[in-house]
Amino acid sequence: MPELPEVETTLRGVEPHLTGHSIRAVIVRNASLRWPVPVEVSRAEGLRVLRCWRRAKYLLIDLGQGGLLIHLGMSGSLRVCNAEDIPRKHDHFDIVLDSASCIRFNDPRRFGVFTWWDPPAESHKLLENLGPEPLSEAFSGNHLWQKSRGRKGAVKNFIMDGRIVVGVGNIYASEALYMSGIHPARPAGRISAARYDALAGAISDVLRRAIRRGGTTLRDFVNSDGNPGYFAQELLVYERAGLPCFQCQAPIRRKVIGQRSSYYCASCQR
DNA sequence: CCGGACTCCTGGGTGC
DNA sequence: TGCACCCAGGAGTCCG
Repeated sequence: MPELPEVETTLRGVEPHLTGHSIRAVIVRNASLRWPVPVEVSRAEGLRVLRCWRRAKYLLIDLGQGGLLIHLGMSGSLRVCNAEDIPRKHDHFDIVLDSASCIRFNDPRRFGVFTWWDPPAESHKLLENLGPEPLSEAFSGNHLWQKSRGRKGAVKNFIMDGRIVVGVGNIYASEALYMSGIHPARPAGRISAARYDALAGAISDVLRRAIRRGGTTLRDFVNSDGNPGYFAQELLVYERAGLPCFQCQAPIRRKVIGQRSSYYCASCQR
């Protein structure tokens, strides 16, 4: 569910409640997430949060001697609540702070991740092979062009590969390809450097705009206050199959590429 | 190395 | 109201 803008929105919501506070307790109600939640997460108890940040779609909490790692999976969300609030269905774990506020993780599909990392964080198995952040200097059209030479797979799968660039999920991949006029099924190795410049620009542009709107809520994404994001209103192709293209009026098409629904305009995207 | 299929899980929507 | 079926925003792993 959550892509980079939704994870960033979540980070901005929970960060002020965490940084500078000590963790009073970690309560795991259901350890059966994507991987079993390890007992090491209780090492967080009694430690002070030095900082929180995001790498790809992972949220990281620095406790000085390592820390906690959270991934929202497809249906996860974090909410700020009071420690004594009654847990709802699918509320799998709590991080209770000395302020008595509580960061509570809800995840119906249980594809989320909650684990401990030992320093340095970037050497963690889940983080070590990740590509550049799409909103950083390290990301560019040239980077995409270099990495794509010789690749025959669809460009949509290519930009969704976290080893190439992180944080681009199914929604924003479709949006960025539409914005740059590139057909999602085009082989990645058969796109010019100039077109990759346009694509890289579209990726960072759509992600920045989505962050400004608090992310995209299609079905159930909520931020740490329990509110939805508002970028869905600005989507140009995603879930618009059969509706007219905003540029040429041709019907937007839906096609499965790499087992995922892709939306595009067959006349604007080549 | 690359690309594609499969996998984990629950719930919402649809059509009969 | 019930039920079968399809679909879903992620991403690691396995296999050819």
